[in-house]
This record gives sequence, structure tokens and C-alpha cells, in this order.
Amino acid sequence: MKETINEVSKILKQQEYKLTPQREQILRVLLENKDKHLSAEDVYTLVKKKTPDVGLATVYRTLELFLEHDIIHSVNFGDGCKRYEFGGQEDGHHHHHAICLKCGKIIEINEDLLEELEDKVIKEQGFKITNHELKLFGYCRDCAY
Amino acid sequence: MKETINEVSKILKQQEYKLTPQREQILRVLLENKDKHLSAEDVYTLVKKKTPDVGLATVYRTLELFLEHDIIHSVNFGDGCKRYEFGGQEDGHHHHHAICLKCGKIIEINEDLLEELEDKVIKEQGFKITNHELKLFGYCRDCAY
DNA sequence: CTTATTGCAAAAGTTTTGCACTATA
DNA sequence: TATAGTGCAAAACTTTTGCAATAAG
Repeated sequence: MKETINEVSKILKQQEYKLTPQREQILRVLLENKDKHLSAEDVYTLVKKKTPDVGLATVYRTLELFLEHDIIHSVNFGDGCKRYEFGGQEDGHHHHHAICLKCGKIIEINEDLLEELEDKVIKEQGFKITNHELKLFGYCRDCAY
Repeated sequence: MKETINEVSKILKQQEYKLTPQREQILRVLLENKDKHLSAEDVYTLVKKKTPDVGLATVYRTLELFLEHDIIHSVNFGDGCKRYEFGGQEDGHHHHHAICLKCGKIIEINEDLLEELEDKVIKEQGFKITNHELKLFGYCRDCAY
């Protein structure tokens, strides 16, 4: 984790941004919750535990900054707010989500079997794909029956 | 279109809901804009042209009602509001969206080549898929170069 | 020291809700 | 006529912004 923080620090400093304590705390929270899908409010609450005098606006501004530098990415599960995951869009490590409609559990899917479909879209529409997002809705093993 | 309205009327009446003039106007707007992706505010503005004394709350309540009865479905393009399309989720007519990051154009994709991926998820996760949503991000023919 | 960054509070934008009034079946 | 449905206004949420104060490099 220490290394990741240093890496991010470098990325930011290369572009004349600072890794302030607030930003570092926010980054830590995101790293400690890689498997979760935190909203801005979630991040705020978690950061406040260790740094009580942080502002919600700072969380939003930092998340925006991290998004711009492809340090994190956001997903929208349609529950009224964006959710954030550590890891950028451009590194090829896309993963998808299966969302259980009963218990709300979210399963990460690391398969990437969209090539066939993407090839068709590229050929037929002349659309140059840079990223994709797939959500599967249904019922998980525990809720299926 | 007349037939579609009658169908919807039946669906609602079967479950003891009424097809009021407001609901009918909202349905008309959705039918007349099948190719667009209207926000609640968009629907409100369009309905107001013909029925000026409709309330925004009614639009939201009606969209919610239509969603519940699988008459429409919603998509979230991450621009701050949900967008609505005529047609339910359960009829197998899923289609996907390719979103141009430059001009914002949205291309509908009617291919459905996700079987292979879905089979894997079903087998490996025991996840019963009822619906899926795919978004491709990139650049359209006009913006690609 | 200089300028990016912060916290706070206010504002903006979308969606929901309470309530008295209306109109449908 | 009983009850579902409506419009309005207020409230609830998420996110953004202005600004004076602060702190990082």
C-alpha cells in the first residue's frame, strides 16, 4: 500500500499537484476498501474517523482529481450516487459487476469476453471503443431459490 | 401508437391503476421519442407543451409507475440524472449504448453477443441473470479523427 | 513566499414527500 | 362517493462553487 501511495504521489507531483494529508487519507480509504464500492459520502465518513476536520467538498474535489488522473474510476449502480473504485480505466484491467436484485450483493467479474461484440461495433459503426462497462442484474447463488 | 396506449391502459387497469390524461400524455411523449433518452425534466417540458398544468412530481410518479410495470426502463449515462426509454427490461429486447466521449452522441446497439460471458458467470458464480446493461465509451465515426 | 488547497456555508440540481384538492371508476 | 391521483411547495439528497483562511513545496 505504501508503494501505491508513493506511486500516486509521483503521478500527482509530475503534474504539479500536491499530495496533501487529506488526499493521502482519501487514497488510503480507497485502498483499504478495494473490494467495496464507496460513495463520496462513504469516503467522507471513513476519512473523518481518522481526520475529523476534513470537509466533504475536499472529498469531492479529491475524487474528481483522482478520476482525472485515472487513479480511480467511478461506477453508477443507479442508487442515487456515483461510487468509486481504486484503479483507472486505461490500464486494461476493466472488470464488470453482477448485481443481485434481492440482497444487493455485488460480484466482481474479471472475465473480459466482449471482443466479438466490440469488433462488430467497430466494423459496423466505425466507433472507436476506449472503454466499456457491463452490469449483469439477477440473483446470486444465495438468493436464486 | 394508439394500440400501444391501449395496451398500457390494459396493463395498468389489470392492476387497478388508472390511465389518467396526465399519464397518457407522458406515455405519448415517451412513444414519440423512442430514439431519444429523455430525463424526467425533458419529459416534463415536452408534456407541458400540450398540457401546461402538469406537475413535475406527477412526471416522476408516473415514470416510477411505468418502471414498476415494466413499461419503460431507465439508463444512467452519468450526467446527473436518470434517462428513460420506452420498453421494459423483461421482454428480451435489450439493447446497448455506445457513447461518444466527444460529441455525446449515443448509438444504439442491437447486437446481443453476451451469451458466452453470461454462461461463464452462471456456471462459475451460480448467478441467475435476468437482465444486463452494456455501455461502450469511445469516439464515433465523426469524432474519431 | 507564492499559489494550490482547504473548510465552511451557500447554492444548484435532481428526486421525494406531505397535504389539501380533484377527478376517476 | 370512495379512493386513487394531482399540483404545489417544501424537504431531502447529492454535488458544485465562492471565498477567506491555511499550508505545502
